[in-house]
Amino acid sequence: MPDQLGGSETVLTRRPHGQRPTIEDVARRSGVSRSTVSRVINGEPKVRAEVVEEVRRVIAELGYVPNQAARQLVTHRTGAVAVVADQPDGRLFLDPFFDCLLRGIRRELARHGAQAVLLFLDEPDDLARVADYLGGGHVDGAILFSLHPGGRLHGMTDRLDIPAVFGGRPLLHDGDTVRAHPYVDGDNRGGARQAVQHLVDRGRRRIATVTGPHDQEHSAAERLAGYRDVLPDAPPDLVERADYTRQGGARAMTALLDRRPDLDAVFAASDLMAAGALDVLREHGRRVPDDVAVVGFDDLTEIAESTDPPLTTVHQDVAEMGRQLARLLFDRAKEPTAVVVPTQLTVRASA
Amino acid sequence: MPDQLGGSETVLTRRPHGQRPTIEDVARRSGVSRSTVSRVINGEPKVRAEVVEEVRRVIAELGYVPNQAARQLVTHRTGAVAVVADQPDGRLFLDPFFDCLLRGIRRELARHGAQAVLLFLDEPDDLARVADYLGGGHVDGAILFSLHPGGRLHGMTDRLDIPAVFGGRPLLHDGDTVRAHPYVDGDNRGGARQAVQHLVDRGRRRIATVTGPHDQEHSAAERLAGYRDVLPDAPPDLVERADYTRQGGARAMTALLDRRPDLDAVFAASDLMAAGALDVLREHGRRVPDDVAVVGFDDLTEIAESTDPPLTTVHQDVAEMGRQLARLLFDRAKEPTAVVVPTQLTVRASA
DNA sequence: CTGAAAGCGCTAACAC
DNA sequence: GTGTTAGCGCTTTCAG
Repeated sequence: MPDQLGGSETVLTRRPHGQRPTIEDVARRSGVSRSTVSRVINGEPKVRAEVVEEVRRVIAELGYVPNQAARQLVTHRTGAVAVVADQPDGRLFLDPFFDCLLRGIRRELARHGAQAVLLFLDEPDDLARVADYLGGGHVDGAILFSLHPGGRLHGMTDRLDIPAVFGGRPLLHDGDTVRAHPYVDGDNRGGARQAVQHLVDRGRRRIATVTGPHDQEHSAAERLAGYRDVLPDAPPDLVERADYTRQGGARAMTALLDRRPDLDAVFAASDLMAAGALDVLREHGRRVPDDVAVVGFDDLTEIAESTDPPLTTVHQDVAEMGRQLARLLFDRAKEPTAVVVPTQLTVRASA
Repeated sequence: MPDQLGGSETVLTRRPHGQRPTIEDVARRSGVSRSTVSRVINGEPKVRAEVVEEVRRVIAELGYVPNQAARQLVTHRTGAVAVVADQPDGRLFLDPFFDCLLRGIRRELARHGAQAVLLFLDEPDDLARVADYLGGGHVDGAILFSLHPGGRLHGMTDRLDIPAVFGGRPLLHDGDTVRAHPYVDGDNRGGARQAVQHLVDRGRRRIATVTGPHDQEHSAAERLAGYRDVLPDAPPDLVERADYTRQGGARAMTALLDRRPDLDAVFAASDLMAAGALDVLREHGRRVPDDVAVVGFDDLTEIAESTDPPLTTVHQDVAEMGRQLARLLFDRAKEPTAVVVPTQLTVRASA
């Protein structure tokens, strides 16, 4: 694969060739061999204490830092793991969900002594560059998030032959590889069941649902399935599809109220949509939860706690999902390669 | 620097040693020397067209991907640039500002054929790991953002001896190195002047300001200075300090109204604070802009356009700042090493 | 235009 | 415990 420079010929090089001290310099200066220095660096036990001390001193004195490239070349390890986010529209950064997830990932990776490096897929040509980066051996593995179904990522890692795990169950498309991708996901269906059952338990009878894009996203389809598990006979006019956004939730709620002014509850498949629904209900003078009870999904505290009234919603342990992702990457050996993280209902005032 | 593994001994290795094809394999298979293959890979001109073709074919056939570690070892280049975000509290991901900035950075880096990799400083021990990562030669340079004054980043890069530029003017603290750090920043002072002048031009006389943490953040101090440039005689009770957040803005507005119920305008040093101020003004029954005009700073469209009324605010070309950061990294040779990106006022309904 | 040879800086057997 | 010796896979003079 050719990798010529882009628009500019400017190139960024570090210290002009050979200025940095090498392991050899450290060895000479401390009167030992390279191997011994290497052992000290890598914390191997069988080195005399005084020697260790002296070598450490020299290292500090010289400001020696091991050259990772040289090390990688022989160990085949980098100590870095890529987290790839496919987010052409920049939605991701607005998502506290991702923030939390990432923190979970970083924590777990840190336990393995690995550094998380985040890459973005934004413009079309980013894909090639990221593929080169991943395939080129800059990282030991990758954790991939594809916000889009049939995302560009799923096929890529197979070809690159790099350890990879997916956040959210990858939706396999027609022509896609059949190879199973290891993934971690929340219990979307179970969570939706909990939410809807809660509404039923509260005595609600005409329970509507605002769904995510269930024809495209696995999570959305599962959440709808959970709703149907509890309410197999729900009439179709109580179901309105939206897109996981606040505005979409508002639109859907408007449509539902229009169609079924008698509804007494709504399960929104995301907190953002639930917030949009609350906005509309308020505008229409419906009291929540007295007239209409509302349950969301995700438990994004920043949203769920600041709505009026605060939102009852399905809690996902997002940080735990992040941790599991990192763990799965290191445990690929053992099957099964899918982890479903349980959900639980956080009851606030809206239902 | 010793780098033993963390809690677990699990290690992530790529293909078991030597399974991937090397440049040697490609050379043999296409009946040329390693050098020629290398030339083809690097797009050097002086190779016979047929040879190029054949080598490319073999590369594809074998699924050969150059080993970056080996390449780095000799070229001293990685093709990657780190973007380091110091964000102990997770605020960053909620910040559309950063999203935009990052996009600008990525674009410009892409022009130079470089991949942006994002690193986070979250927990205390992240600092050491990130330092190792940067110093270890995984990247050719670093773009650093420190949300906190006297941040942990400023000293680090000097010691690491790696090309680095800062987003936002680094605030040098007492014991810190005196070495000037190249940086890119918006024209905070000029922008504030524009904002306040606009209020003056609109005939406002008692113009209050909600400032950022000006004892800690350079930008906040500059925005306050801009306010004072225009209103050197403003009484101190028209100035209220907050923390750049919406809640802080609301609190500050409450205090100001309490102290100076006669105020007829307010310049908030961030859109978030302006939004908070608008909330409070509405609660207090003040009409905006009729009774009180409000100007913000940042022009985060998601916020500025969705407030009621939409916010007049100082626009920063954030993507441009990102681009300049990347550019500065490649241009470090030429002084000066500070870039100030101009601002302009976006007039909406609030003032 | 192409090949041969010499490393880049490090780790990992294997001897001592 | 410590040193010696091979490479890891690539680029890059330097010849031809």
